[in-house]
Amino acid sequence: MENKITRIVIVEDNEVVKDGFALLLNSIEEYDVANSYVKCEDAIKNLRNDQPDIILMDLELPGMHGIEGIQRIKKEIPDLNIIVITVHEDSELVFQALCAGASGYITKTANYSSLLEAINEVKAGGAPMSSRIARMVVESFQKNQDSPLTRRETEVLELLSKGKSYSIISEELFIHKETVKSHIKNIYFKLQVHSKAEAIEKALKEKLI
Amino acid sequence: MENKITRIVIVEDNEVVKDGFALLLNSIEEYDVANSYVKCEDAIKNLRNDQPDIILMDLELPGMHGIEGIQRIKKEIPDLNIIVITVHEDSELVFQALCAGASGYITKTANYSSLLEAINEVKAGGAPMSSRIARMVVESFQKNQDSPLTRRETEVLELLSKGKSYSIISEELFIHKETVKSHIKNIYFKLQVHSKAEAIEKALKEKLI
DNA sequence: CGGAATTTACCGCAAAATGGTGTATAGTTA
DNA sequence: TAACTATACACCATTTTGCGGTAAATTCCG
Repeated sequence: MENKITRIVIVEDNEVVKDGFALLLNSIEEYDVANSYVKCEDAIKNLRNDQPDIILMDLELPGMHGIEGIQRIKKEIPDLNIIVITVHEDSELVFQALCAGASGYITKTANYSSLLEAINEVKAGGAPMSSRIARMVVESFQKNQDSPLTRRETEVLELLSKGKSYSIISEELFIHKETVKSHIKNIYFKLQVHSKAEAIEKALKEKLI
Repeated sequence: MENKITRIVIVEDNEVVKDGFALLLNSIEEYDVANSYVKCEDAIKNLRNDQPDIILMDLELPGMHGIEGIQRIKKEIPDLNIIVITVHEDSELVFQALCAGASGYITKTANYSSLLEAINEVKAGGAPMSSRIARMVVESFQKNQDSPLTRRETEVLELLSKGKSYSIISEELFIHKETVKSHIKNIYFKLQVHSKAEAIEKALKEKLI
């Protein structure tokens, strides 16, 4: 399986970068740049023909945005690995790309060797990310350490955010429904809100749940 | 700032591994293993004294579990970076560790050089992860590509999962409240559920939202 | 040990939300 | 063209929600 050549497609609107990548990758025996495009519409059109194993793509492209492109490509060939290579380190964009199906996200500050590393990592079943991206991703998991809510209140709010009613919550926590109401009353007071939706919104924003 | 020595604390119940790490790190000029422990209770007790910049820790420890340990340590010193080094690749555990505040998660199959790399990466503001862990983390973001729900239905369900009422959803989507009800009716039918909570639960489990 | 915080529990009430029935039309896409 | 999608409306019984108040038991921390 080591002698199989990895077919790569590049989607990048900066011609210099695009051709640079292609030249670099083609200079390595085990890689073959099947094709390279400036617009992802074109890349999508030729997917079946190019049969890439990996796609390297920028996000800010003329025409269809890279995020949308990732979605369409993954819909067509779910197992295809897409590595985003872009200058943007905006968290919204990163998460959108990952949600859309990107397998990795590295920033263009990366040098050539880390680009090659990324490709190898994806081939090995990993998910290459530049350090700062990885940190952003990890931090997205971490809850606010000093929440104003108690353990029980957090628990109640979590269930509330899953759409559970007071009755269901009381059943799941083995407490009286009225107790749930008390907790929610206190949650609302602490968060200074007056409804479920406001509470959940605030809790999500402040990473309390 | 390069001449500052990085103080490291190790928490690892396998004495051989613990002392091996300590020996290795101490042999490098810029690192100083302030202390090493078998139980995280002891590590926590001496936090203020040891003043570590980075903690390397195993998760399966005698006494307090590593996850709990991470929580307590982060509560006391939020800026302290904790790198988990363990054999377990169980996704539940990984996410728990990251949620609890770990900055990185590498598996013990890692060789010494990748351990050093991890420490440097954390120092540089990154989040070291072994490839497979990174892949797990990335995949946790990705939605089910072939959802039975339409774009609009997904949108409605997403708002519903944020605790919004039909009225609020209708306002936010600039559609009639009754239209929202129709969408929800269809969502319930497609997911074979009969309530908000069930729909959200199923949608979360199947990564439809 | 003692006070503070947390968790538990109860009542009543009016407004709002929900879920189950229907029906129906314009637009889009396969 | 046919199927799907998004839109919109009506009726109705039941449940949920948010607000007001009160208070005991438990746990935690200094």
